[in-house]
Amino acid sequence: MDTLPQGTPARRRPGRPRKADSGDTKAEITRAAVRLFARHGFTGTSTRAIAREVGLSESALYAHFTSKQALFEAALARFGPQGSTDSHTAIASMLAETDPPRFLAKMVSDFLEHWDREEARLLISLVTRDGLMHSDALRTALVGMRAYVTSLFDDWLAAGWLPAHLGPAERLAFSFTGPIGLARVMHLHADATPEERTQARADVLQHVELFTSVTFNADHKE
Amino acid sequence: MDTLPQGTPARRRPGRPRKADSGDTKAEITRAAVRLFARHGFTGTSTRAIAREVGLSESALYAHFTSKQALFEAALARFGPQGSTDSHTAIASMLAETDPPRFLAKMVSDFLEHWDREEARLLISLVTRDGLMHSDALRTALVGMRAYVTSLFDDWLAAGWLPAHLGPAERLAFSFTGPIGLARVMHLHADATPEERTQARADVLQHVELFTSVTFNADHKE
DNA sequence: ATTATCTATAGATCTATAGATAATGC
DNA sequence: ATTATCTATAGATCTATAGATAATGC
Repeated sequence: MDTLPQGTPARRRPGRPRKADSGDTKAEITRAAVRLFARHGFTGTSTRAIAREVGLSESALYAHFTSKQALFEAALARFGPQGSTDSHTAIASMLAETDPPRFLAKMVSDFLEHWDREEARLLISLVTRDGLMHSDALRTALVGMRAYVTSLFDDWLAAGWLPAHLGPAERLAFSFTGPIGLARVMHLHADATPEERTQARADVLQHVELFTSVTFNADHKE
Repeated sequence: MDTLPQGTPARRRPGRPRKADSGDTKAEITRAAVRLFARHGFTGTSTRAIAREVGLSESALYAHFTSKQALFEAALARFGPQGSTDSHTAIASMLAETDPPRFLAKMVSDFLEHWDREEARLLISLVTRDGLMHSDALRTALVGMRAYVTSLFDDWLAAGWLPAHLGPAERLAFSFTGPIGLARVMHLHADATPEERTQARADVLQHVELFTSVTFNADHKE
C-alpha cells in the first residue's frame, strides 16, 4: 500500500548519474521552485518539497544552491520582470508617427501576449505571495511602463495628435496604464482560468479603444 | 545584558490577571496578528511571535483561538473588506442626479479616505502576502465596486449625461475603476510612505477629473 | 580527481496540548 | 467553579551539513 504521491519522480540512484540520464538539474530545480513558491509562498515552500518535486534529496539541492534564499533569488532572476520594451521594432516605431491609436493597440496587445505566457503569470503569482508586490522590482517595472507611455504621449501632444487641454502626459499615462496594470495583476496569474484570462485581455483591448477614441483628435493633419 | 527586544511587553504574571489589568486580550491578539501576518505572511508568522507581541505565552493564545488558522480567519473577518458602499447618503444621491462628475469625485475621495486608514492598508498588505490577492473575497470586493459604478453609468447613459457612442456602461466602468484599483493595491498598503500615499491619492483624483472631462456631455440639459 | 547524487543527522523552530496557578464572581 | 494565564514539553517539521557512493572525463 505504499503508493507514492502523484507526480513524484522516482528517487535517483546514489552516485553520479549516467551520462544518458543527466539533464539540466539546476534549471529543473529552478522551474520547480518557481511553481511551488508561486503557489505556497517562500516560507510555505520547504526545500524538501522542492527536492521531492525534482526527485532529488534535499542535500543535492544544496550542491546547486547555497541556501533556500539563493534558490529563491535565482528563481526570481530567471523568471523575473524582463525589461520587455523591445517591442520597439522599426515597423512599430513608424506606426507611432503615422497612427498612434493603432500603435497603442498593437503595443498593448503585444504586452498582453507576453504577460499571458506561463512564465509571466508565475511571476505575478510569486510577487503577490511574498510581499514582493510592493518591492522595488515590481514598482520599477510598472513605473517603467508608465514612463515609456508618458514619453509617447509627450511626443503626440507636441505633434498635435492629442489636444493640449487634456493636461500633462503623466496624467494621461496614469489613466491609460491603470486598467492595464490592474488587469495583469488581478487576472493574469498562474491559477487564472483560460476564460478569466480571455476576458481580461478583451477588457483591456476595449479600454485601449475607448481611451484613444475619447482622447485623440479625429481630424489630425500632419 | 539581558535587554528585551524593543516593543516587547513584559510577561504577564501567572494566574488570572487582576481586574484592573484585564483588557480585551482577544482583540489585542487579533490586532497584533494582523500586523504580523501583513508584514511576514501566514507561514512567515509564528504563533510564538504573535504571543510575544501581546506579552502572552503561546498557550494562552490557544485559550482564545483553537488554531493558528482560526486566528488568521478571525483577523481577516475583523479587518476584512467591509462592504463600504454606504457612502450613499441622501445628499450624495441627489448629487448623482444633478451633477454626476461632482458625485464621482466625491465618491472616489470618500473611498480614498477609507482606504488610506491603517486598517484598510493592513488588509491590502495581508492580501498581497498570502495569495488572497486572487481569492474570491478580494475579487468580489473589486468586482462589487465595478458593478456599482456600472449601474451609475447605466443611469447616466439613459439620462443623456453620457453620450451613447461611448459604448456599454461596463466598458466605461472598467476604464474608470482600473487606475483607482491599481493605485489602491500598489500604493495604499501598510508600508507605504506618507508621500507615496499622498501622491497616489492625488493621481487618482486627477484621473477622475480627466475621465469625466472627456466622457460627460458638457452641454447636458435636464 | 571531480562531479552529482545519496543517507543520516544536528540543531533550530513550530504548532498544539497537559497540567499547574492565581484571580474572579457567585 | 470558572476564567485567564503560566511552565514544560511532545511530536512534527525545517534548513543545512558531514561523509559515503558511483559515475564521468582526463
